[in-house]
Amino acid sequence: MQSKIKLRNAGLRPTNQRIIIADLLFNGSNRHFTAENLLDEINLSGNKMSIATVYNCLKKFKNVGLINQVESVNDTAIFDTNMDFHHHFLDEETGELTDIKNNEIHLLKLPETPKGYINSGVDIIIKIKKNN
Amino acid sequence: MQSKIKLRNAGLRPTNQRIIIADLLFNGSNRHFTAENLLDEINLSGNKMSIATVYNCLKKFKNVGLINQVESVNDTAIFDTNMDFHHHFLDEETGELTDIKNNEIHLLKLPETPKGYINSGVDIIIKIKKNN
DNA sequence: AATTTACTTTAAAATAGTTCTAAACTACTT
DNA sequence: AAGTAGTTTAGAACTATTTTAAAGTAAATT
Repeated sequence: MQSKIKLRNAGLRPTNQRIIIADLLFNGSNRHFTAENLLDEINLSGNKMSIATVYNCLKKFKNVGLINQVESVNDTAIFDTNMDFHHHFLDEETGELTDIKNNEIHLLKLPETPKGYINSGVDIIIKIKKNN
Repeated sequence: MQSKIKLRNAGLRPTNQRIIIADLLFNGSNRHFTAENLLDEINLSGNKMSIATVYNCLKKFKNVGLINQVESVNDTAIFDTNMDFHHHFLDEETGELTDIKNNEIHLLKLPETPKGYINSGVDIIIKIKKNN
């Protein structure tokens, strides 16, 4: 029941549905997932929920900074519970994402942020392909 | 009529539709665009084409390396005629992309590509937001 | 040049992912 | 306990993209 507190701290009303999702997502290990993936897990866990609720919830979680949405050419939104500064390998064929640990990559020089704007994040995606 | 040669060199049959699109895209200045953007331009130029043809054509152009598709959380595919190694600012609110010149950014250390894979490209996206 | 073959284009239908709607429900406030 | 504001829901709607299958066109073969 730590999820309830987590949600409240984030400024979200801790509804049953949000608690179910938070319990699944914030259980210690990070992951990438789509809305459909998550709904499957919710169902497997013995709970039920409308897909619209899953989308609503993920949007809220994203807005308050509990999860990230990953940049990707994929036609399906991919979310990430890993909020540490980190980057991804993207398998171009399958769409699968893998974390790159932050110490494996080193960005030396960043361009100046355009006038009137603030930098709100950096995503590095290394596209990969099976080599045969 | 350089487009015809360009298409042939790329291994694509130079159909009327592909020539119209190539004439618009490869006129010297680089740009970001969506399939709908491009169709509008085609129409403005006095030509007509099915949106399916635009999509087919962009997919082919992408496969043969004439254009790139940019990674983006946007629900609309964004293409880029700039094939030089370069990166992007992404305005999170409008979805607008701006090029970062390659000498403005410096990636010092790259992670090892996973076993059995080859690296097929690196995309760096710096997300920005209007600061007020 | 005519015929054949393979590839391409097209409009329309289909699909996939996501958002919207509006009624029912629930958490929080008074 | 009652009120209110935010949330959930099923289903409809929407948007971007892909598929379908028939008609058209470029290239290869005769």
